[in-house]
Amino acid sequence: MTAAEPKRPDLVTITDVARHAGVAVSTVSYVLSAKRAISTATRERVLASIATLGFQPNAGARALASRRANVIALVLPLRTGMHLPVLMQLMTAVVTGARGHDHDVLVMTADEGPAGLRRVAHSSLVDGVVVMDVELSDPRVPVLRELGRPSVLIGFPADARGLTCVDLDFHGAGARCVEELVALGHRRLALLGAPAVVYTRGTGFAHRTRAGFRAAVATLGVEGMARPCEEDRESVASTLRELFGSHPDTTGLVVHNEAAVEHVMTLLPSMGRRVPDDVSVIAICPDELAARTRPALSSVSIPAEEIGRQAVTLLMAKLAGAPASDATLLTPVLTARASTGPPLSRSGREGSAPTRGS
Amino acid sequence: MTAAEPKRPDLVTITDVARHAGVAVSTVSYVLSAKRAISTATRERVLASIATLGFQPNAGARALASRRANVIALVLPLRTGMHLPVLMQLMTAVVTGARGHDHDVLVMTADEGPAGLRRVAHSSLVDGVVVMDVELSDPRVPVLRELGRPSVLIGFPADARGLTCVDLDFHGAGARCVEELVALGHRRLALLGAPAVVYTRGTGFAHRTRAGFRAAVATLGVEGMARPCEEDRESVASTLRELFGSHPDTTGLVVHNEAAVEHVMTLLPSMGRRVPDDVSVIAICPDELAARTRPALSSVSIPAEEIGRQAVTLLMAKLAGAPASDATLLTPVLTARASTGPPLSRSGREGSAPTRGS
DNA sequence: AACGATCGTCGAAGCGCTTCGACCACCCGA
DNA sequence: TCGGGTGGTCGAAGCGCTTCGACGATCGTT
Repeated sequence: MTAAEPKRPDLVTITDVARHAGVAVSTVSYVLSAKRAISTATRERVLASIATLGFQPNAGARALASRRANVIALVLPLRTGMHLPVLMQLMTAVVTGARGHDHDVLVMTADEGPAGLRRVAHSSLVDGVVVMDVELSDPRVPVLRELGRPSVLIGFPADARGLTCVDLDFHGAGARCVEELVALGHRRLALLGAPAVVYTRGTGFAHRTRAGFRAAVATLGVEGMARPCEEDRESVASTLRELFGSHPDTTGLVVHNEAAVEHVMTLLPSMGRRVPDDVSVIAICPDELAARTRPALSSVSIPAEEIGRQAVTLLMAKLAGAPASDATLLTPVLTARASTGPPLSRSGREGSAPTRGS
Repeated sequence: MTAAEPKRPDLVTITDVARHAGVAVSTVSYVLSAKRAISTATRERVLASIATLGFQPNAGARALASRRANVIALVLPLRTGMHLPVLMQLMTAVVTGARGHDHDVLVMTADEGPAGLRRVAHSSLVDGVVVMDVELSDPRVPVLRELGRPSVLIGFPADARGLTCVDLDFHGAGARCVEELVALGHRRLALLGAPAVVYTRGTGFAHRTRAGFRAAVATLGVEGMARPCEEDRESVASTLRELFGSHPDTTGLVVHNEAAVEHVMTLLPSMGRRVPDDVSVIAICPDELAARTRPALSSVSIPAEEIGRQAVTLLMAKLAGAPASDATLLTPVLTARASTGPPLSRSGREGSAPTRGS
């Protein structure tokens, strides 16, 4: 026991490993990074020492020397207009994805805002940023432009020039639902959307779905109305009453409101509209949700996991110096389940000739 | 333009600041850390230079030199038996709390498990750890013991010796609900709990609530049964049917299942049991949820924010070298709203004399 | 047989910050 | 008036890692 004991009992450094393996510190480093050729014999020996000593490279030192923290920031949504399960899946996918690329994830609440982004970026705490649930006019967007660090947005701001964005093609999703219903023979459709505040706040996905819905309705020459809808059962009920009250001959319903989905499915029968006999319903929501209603819902799934994974992949590419690809829109996939079918030719519960309201 | 331009255009270092302010690097450091006295004049000058140059200390260098990363890890739950809104509030509170102590938060998915904890701890990526939703026999707990870094658990493992844990006193909460109902005059109670899997998995809060419920029922000499309950409307309905089928004279219901809360409130009337006239209901759930049902629910709130804040406070204390306080149980607070009242002396829908079953 | 190319390894110079010891003024009390 | 504080500042030594240049040794070529 003369000298060479580690100062901190359980903090093994690369120097300890080098000494133990009888090589230079740099050699250990190269074994770890594989940036230079190392003979198999030496590599084995070093690896063995690392294992027996339980060496973990010090993150701070590594970041300092390599100018890479191997950490990315994940910025949480400003408010929770987003369906929480989707948010969690997204987050999990981002974290898992990042780990797959040997990165960790630092979370920031949106209320830290632009200043927070600057802080973590300029302090080199993180190498890049993923921003969730971007809104049409998002205060964080300009900051990202001037940040000097790669970033990926989940969602689309109004002006996405020069930014890398990923999202489900909600416009396409809205349209896809309409096409499906029209193909089945429905001629009067309705979109039951997100709570009103989500539209006024300018959350992209709500707007884009509605736009896609309307565009497809116009293109295909059918009737369609869109209504926002709050999330509690009572509001869903009254929205449905209003919908079918003003247009009793509505036979196709698109639901883009996760919280309302189950209510819609349980309320419709109690209003005398069977699914799918009297009204076909398609939801835009996660598959799990769609699969567990009764009857199971035909739906365009929200591939949260896929989006999160993509976001990370894109960010990693940018970190590696790849040119920034701009917009990644995931193709909506519609899964037909038991809630859709051709309209039984009658409207409401009596009469048999199609009646068009107003 | 001779030499002294920063190598990386927008990366300002402490050396730049020192030069700009005409002081030594160490002086700048001491201005920032206040660990030595600095004259007001100098401080002002340095601060001004920092502001004009937009200096942000490099996180890696700081961590390396000070042996403090100023980052804590937040470990997400193993599975999602936890109500997501609560989880999000918790997370937000932890992040906000940490920021308040000048720390950032690194998230880890639970599936990284013990190995992940070792990794971030030994690499000095984080200074301490907060683990969410700890289960009775949690594989992460032994690791925390040997980790050599401060940690705080949200929830209680079976053996909490030597660990710092925070949680709502769920045992007390279960008991509190019983006491309230009994004080109102109810004599046959029921607990509608979490999904069965949550109990079998050994999630502490579910068990503790049930234990508290049973203990209070026994102590107060009333009748009470506890039933697990799945989260979809259909299951809630059948659980309720079973409950009232076997014991029609049940007049007090405790609901400890966030997802079931709204269903219970809409299903009971449709089963011919008005709230609170025929049955009093108390939920153990977040206040927002309780407040927006109709009638508004009397409830023991789940103070997610408070728990998160406490967890951070405790962790910071440990980081500062304070002795580890062990168990922090938050006192359950019951808010009486419109869903509780004295039992109207009749059972079921006919008869008027109090009838006591079995 | 002599000569560039590798290949494999080492030593040393930082990365940007914190912190310790030193040092110089002062100021106060004796 | 002198000595001991003490307040304010500086210089330099790391923290643990990456990376660059150097340097033998080993090869395949002519």
